[in-house]
Amino acid sequence: MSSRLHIYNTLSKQTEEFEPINPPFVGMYLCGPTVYGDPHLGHSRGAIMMDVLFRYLTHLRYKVRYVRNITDVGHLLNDADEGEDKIGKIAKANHIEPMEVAQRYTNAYHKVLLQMNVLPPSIEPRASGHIPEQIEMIAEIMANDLAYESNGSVYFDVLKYAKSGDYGKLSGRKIEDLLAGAGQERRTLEGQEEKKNPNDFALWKKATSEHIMKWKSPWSEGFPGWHIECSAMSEKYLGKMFDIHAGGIDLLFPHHESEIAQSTSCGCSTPRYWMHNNMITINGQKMAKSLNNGVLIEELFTGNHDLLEQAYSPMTLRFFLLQAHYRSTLDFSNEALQAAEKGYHRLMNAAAKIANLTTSISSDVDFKKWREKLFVHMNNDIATPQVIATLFEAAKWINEIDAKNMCLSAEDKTLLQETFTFFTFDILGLTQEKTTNNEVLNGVMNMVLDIRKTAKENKDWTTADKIREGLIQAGIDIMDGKEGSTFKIKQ
RNA sequence: GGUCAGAUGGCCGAGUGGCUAGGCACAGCUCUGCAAAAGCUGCUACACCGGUUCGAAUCCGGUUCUGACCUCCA
Repeated sequence: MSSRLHIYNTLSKQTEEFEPINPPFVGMYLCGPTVYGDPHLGHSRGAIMMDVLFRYLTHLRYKVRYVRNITDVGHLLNDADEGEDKIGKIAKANHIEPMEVAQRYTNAYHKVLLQMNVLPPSIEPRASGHIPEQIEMIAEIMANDLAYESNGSVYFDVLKYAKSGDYGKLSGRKIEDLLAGAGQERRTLEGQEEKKNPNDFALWKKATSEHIMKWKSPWSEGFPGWHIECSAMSEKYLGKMFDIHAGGIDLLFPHHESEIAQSTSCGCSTPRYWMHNNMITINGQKMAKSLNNGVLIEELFTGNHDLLEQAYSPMTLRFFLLQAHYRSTLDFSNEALQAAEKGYHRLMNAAAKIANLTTSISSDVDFKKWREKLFVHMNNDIATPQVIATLFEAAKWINEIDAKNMCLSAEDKTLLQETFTFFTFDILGLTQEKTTNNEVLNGVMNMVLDIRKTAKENKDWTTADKIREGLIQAGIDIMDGKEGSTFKIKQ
């Protein structure tokens, strides 16, 4: 299975070979965030998973169009707060425009993704900018008699669709089970009387008087339902049939199931491959805004959170996420993050050493085989943990070669350098975090280290240690080596 | 209640029936004025009970526990 890319398809529940519909073009869509709050750790996972895939597909010479949306039309808070949306609520509370709320959190999202070296998508459409497209799609679904209007709102007729279509094919849900479950545990929801069936979902909601985010439509002044934006925007930019649709596993139902229902009800095909990233857990429980156990990405970077023992850098987070496979849950803890931080530095140290390695006539290691292994792991459903493990194998060799315990041929050195760089930086998207590049600081440090050098030469350990201690307090580590001392700003 | 995933060494996490992933921690060593950093070496685990097999962490059945979805969520 190794020579070509395989990905796990939630639709078939199998790992399948990836074959684009129209090679060399590949269309992929990721359900982005609803921008009503600062991005938390969970948001980083899907973005990074797709970023690695985006990078890899691009390097495989595909012409990739990557669409990642921003949902800035607030979803309903819950059905009890009928007619009010999250973004609108925040806007009202702060006496600002809803778009100010959306913009603020969109900026925050972009900022942290940039820090984590996530490439921008090809297109980043906003739901609020595609209201006409959504209205058009709703009208088409109604024309196909799979949606109905009720009191100014439009609902998708799930029962009717289920008869002819294949509702539940993604999430494995059966309509009978849903109906059975509806009677027991389901909360009594307001507005249910407008629906023919409790499983029907809104395509368009009529706004109440206090609702501030609303648009005109043939049915009422209101706002689009939660699922329709993705159907409308993916069709607009990727066409009626595209390759990859991704998102968090918690969106599998009802969001993605509903998307399929809507799209196939107006002439679109179900996307070929569905990829779902698993959740980040905290003490074994899913991290979610609604559960109030979330850690913001910004908080992780600053260390400003009760659960955090220290700050963790953006690259530490990226590395931490890539060390687990995207389909596994990943448990958050200080211990795990500290392990990731050290592991990341070990990898970076090895990367920095390659260029200065001395070469011999032959090599002690089969680097071609090693290189093949990396591709095998990437092709195996983006197995980033194994890619990292394989890079660590090379890290050990690099250290051994550096210590003159192993040999490396000139030819293999080139191969090693290119391959290591390619996977570490180009594919996994890690970067060497700059510790210092400040001329003023360098000047000061050179002087301080020179004073300490003199002290050391005079065996004035008190002064030497005092300087070292003082610098540690200031956040700078001193490393004494054979060729003098160097310094490093602590992350 | 229904549906679906998991349970791996001190911790995090791979694992595609035979060839002990990897990282961190820990211990020893190298280096060092002492440290730190870095490097090397060591550390053979797979929830439980049955079964299939020459051989099972991996396949099958059962048990226990945990989680996700069924409601906004990445």
